[in-house]
Amino acid sequence: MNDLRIVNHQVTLVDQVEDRLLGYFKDNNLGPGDPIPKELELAEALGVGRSVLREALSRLRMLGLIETRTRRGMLLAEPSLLRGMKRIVEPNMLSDKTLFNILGFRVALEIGMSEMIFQNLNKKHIEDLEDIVKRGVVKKFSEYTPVTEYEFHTKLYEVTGNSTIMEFQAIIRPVSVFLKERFQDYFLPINKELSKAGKLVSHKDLLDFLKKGDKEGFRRGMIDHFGPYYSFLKRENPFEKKN
Amino acid sequence: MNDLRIVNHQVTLVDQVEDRLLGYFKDNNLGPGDPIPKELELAEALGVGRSVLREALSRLRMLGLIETRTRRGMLLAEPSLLRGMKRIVEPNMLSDKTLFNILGFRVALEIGMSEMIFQNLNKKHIEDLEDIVKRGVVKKFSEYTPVTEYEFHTKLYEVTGNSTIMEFQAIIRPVSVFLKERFQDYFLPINKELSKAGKLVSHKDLLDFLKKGDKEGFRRGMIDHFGPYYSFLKRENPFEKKN
DNA sequence: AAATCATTATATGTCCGACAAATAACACAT
DNA sequence: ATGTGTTATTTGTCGGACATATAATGATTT
Repeated sequence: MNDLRIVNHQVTLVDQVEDRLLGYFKDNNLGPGDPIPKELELAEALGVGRSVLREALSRLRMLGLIETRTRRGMLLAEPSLLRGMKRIVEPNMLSDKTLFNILGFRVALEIGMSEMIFQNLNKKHIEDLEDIVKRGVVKKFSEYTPVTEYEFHTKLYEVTGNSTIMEFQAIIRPVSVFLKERFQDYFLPINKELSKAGKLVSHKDLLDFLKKGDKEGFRRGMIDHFGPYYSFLKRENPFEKKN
Repeated sequence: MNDLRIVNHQVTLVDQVEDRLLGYFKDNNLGPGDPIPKELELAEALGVGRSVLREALSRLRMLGLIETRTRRGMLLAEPSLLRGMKRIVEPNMLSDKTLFNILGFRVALEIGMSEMIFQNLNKKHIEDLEDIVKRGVVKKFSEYTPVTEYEFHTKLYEVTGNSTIMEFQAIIRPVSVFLKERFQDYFLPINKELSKAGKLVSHKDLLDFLKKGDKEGFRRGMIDHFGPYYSFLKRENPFEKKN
């Protein structure tokens, strides 16, 4: 705890202290459950005022990395992977590019889950999905209501049994909804056309693939289901000429 | 029944202020570039001391949501989606379950990217990948060195043109490395066996699929390439009996 | 002696006032 | 009009004070 002292005053002290603390935890192999020195001692060791230290601690507390109890001191805890992200996924705050990236992220993730879905799928899941499909509300041109979309896809995520993936999708879902709404001039005609041509992959189609155990069919179905998103992203990002 | 006890009797003021600020930004449709009131005004309006307000602001500053310049006041800025996550992805800090979830997340994402990869792939990408494969260092039993693994897969991510996905993979990569190392007793024999049986999908194999434009082959190849991870995760998570 | 209750000491939560540092805005000189 | 210096304002940092909760200790009761 002696080699923590701050010298450089370029970046704000709080930023540096935050860094130092993380480094301190790492270097000392501290993990969830381990106690850390009290505020006054840390401030002293870092050579900063208590307010600066507290701002840094506050940041780490937000991420769930630190838990504090009055009089009992501070403990490290397992941080929440996505708590930071959760606060800022807000269409108003993010650039179009980021929103498109998030949409692409979601599509890739959901398609990539197929393998896991087939690995974990059981009867209960099928029943639940059947129920969702049965209750599902369809607007014109085979378009689902947001709630129906939400239920079906959330269930698919659930089948993976991966709570991190589930948490992630719950956080970024508003982005898909937002984009679909904002660019409905693009999506509606496409859906209309696909629907007329009978090429639209419905939730029921996907469920049938699952029931038959048709992995490849399911994956192709998912890709088609997301087809409008793919073409949308391609259109919005026409010149990907990095490097 | 002892750990039901409520310890944190009150949500701290800082937590509440953080929430209020986010709500304020949202309700007023504020976005990147918009100025926000100065500290003293905010503290006054919120009815809290400046230090409490500053702790909350510090959290948002960490996420990149707020930029401040002395005397010029504070501006909203586009936050970084993953900056919060970046700080806490540290194997020592995360439970095994979370680490496994992250690995599964990565595998799903990387497989799901296939479609995007084929959409964006150009000659330059192929050349780069060929170069990486050519220079690649292989240890015994066809196992790649971490650097080679890193270069190849990073390049694949790059082809997607999705900077959010790229940033994400860069952050969580240490987890794969860590798990592979920690559970080498599991992975090494499997790789050895696959290698002997000639069933191991190499980077070169994957590249060949890309060159031939064989989308399905590439996807199957990726799944096989990640086969050991799949079986590992299945073993580590044998009873997924939620709901 | 064991259990219960009251007191004390201590760590975090919050407030406040002060000053430093940076710089936008203004005033002034050429 | 341009350049220069001064002033005012805003964030960054410090330190002290008190509130609150509670672990530790000691006192009281049975």
